[in-house]
Amino acid sequence: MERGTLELENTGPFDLQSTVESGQSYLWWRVDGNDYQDETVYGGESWYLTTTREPEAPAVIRVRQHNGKLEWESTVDATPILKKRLRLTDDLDGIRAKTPTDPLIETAFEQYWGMRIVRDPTFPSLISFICSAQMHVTRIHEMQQALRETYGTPISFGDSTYYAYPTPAQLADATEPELRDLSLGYRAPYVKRTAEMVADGTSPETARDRSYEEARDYLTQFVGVGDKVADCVLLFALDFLEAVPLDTWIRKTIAEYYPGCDRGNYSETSAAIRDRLGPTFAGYTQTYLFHYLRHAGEEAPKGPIQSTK
DNA sequence: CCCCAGGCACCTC
DNA sequence: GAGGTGCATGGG
Repeated sequence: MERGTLELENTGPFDLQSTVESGQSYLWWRVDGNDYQDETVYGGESWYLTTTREPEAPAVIRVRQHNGKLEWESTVDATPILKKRLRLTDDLDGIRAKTPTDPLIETAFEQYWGMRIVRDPTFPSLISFICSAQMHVTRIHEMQQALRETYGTPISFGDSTYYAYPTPAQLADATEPELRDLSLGYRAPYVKRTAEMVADGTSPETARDRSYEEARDYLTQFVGVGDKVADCVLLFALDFLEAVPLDTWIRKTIAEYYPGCDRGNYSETSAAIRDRLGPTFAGYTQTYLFHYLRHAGEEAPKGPIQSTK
């Protein structure tokens, strides 16, 4: 067992809770087992666990944010892993300075300032977003836990055993009926076939070598991956901070607040909203808007938003 | 009983 | 390429 602290003085604003609970990642979970979206503990001093295969062996990390720093316990030195996975080297102030402003964007940034994009490992990100199609957030989480506990490599940590996210080979060995038994429903064959493709050498990672739109097309070759899931993997794993996943919520957001960006089909609407939210960091802006609007309820403004810059 | 959940594959045309 | 359908599962 190793322990350490990661000072946040020089990283700029950071909010662990909103970062890992804003629907970007299904690969973190809360130690106390409280419901992922339980408002009553929102802002509390909760702990989180994740397993990872970086930098080499599977590892467990427990971390919380306390007194302006991250306090962690792990089977390995967690500091470099946390810096990477939580994008602590992103210049958040610089990103915001380059983002077009309007009243809605300003409110979203202010409300959750410090939230960062996650940088999840690529294969787990791919599989978890395949599972996310037409599914409630809490159940997507449960599916990932089930996959981990059924197929992942066990890691002992403290008094407990945890499980790393399954590798492509481990998941490719799963059978479709087994996956259906884990409540994956019609996503079961998608997960298996994509795991087989990756295990056989088709690398989602090489999307990095392409331009954004070509990378998105490249990822849709995986079974169960359309434009939306591809955008999630690009944004939350592969460092394409311009990606804006057009899910039902963002589509509603566009129709309500940025109707001029609604071009009827995915690729043109995507281009328009990326331009509107700031071509380089549209994914950051999208994540703030998404998180804010999902929690705003009746507080949310109505009608089209005028640009103030 | 209905409807829906951060869509996608597959089939038409 | 655009437009419709079926799809598993659990919760409201």
